[in-house]
Amino acid sequence: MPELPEVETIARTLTPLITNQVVSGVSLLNERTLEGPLPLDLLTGRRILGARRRGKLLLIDLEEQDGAEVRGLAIHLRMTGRLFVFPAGTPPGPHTRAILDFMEGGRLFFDDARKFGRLRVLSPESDKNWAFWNALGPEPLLISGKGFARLFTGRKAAIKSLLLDQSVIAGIGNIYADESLFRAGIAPFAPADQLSEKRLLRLHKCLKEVLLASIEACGSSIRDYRTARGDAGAFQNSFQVYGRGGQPCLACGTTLQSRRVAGRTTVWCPRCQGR
DNA sequence: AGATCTACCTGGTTGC
DNA sequence: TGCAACCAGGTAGATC
Repeated sequence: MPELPEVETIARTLTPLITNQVVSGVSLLNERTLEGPLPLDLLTGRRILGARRRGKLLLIDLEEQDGAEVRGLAIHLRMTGRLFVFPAGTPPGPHTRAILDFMEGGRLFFDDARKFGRLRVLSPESDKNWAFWNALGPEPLLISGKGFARLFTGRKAAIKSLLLDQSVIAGIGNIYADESLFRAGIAPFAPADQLSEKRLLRLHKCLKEVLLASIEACGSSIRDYRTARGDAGAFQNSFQVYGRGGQPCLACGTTLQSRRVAGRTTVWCPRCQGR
């Protein structure tokens, strides 16, 4: 499941493969993969500057062009989306949903087995109506500790459901929510407004540490995620709680508990994450 | 405000 | 071995 570290890794590995490429054509193999009001072929003829990340969104920036409103392409990989660059003439695979062809001959493939992923052509005008984009919360690696703590004042919801809420803070999914809460010693169902500033500062520190360590390891590969070079990440080997329900806590040996919090499978240590 | 449920999807795993 | 049931999970939308 591509979350912040996985999308960051894809942006970094994709950028050298697409920078300065000029789009010569587009193919949309699954209609529902494209969202928003603008058609994909508005990208044709445009030069790519690079790829970057905002939250879990991968953004492909285009060189400015006189008279052209379109400034880029946003890609949300959701659960099973993948991006690869293949040589000219490579045929689509069974899960290929869209292709950008380049003048120099390469093809950027968007593959997505589950069809949850979305592409959206960006322009300043149409972006005004993109609710998800406009509501997106701050970046956890850029916000200050105090700013992070303030996000939760007056919020009675479980801390985990707020970490997952992209309008509160951007880029965190089920893996890094559970892993950061474990490292901070905070129970996932703790009401956010009952956590002291000190504990929220610690959560922010642990969250940044786990995100940076995962980026360092090129992300976590559960099954589908790959970098734009096709490599698996390695951070799944460093999970303390995710996917380990019923197994002993690596810190204290207590059996890790598993239950649904905020609609997601949640694993925590009842001893290390006491309150 | 917040919790919970359903829909969207399909490949992989589990259980009988 | 075959097949049905279940599970993974980000987001939108509905309901209480």
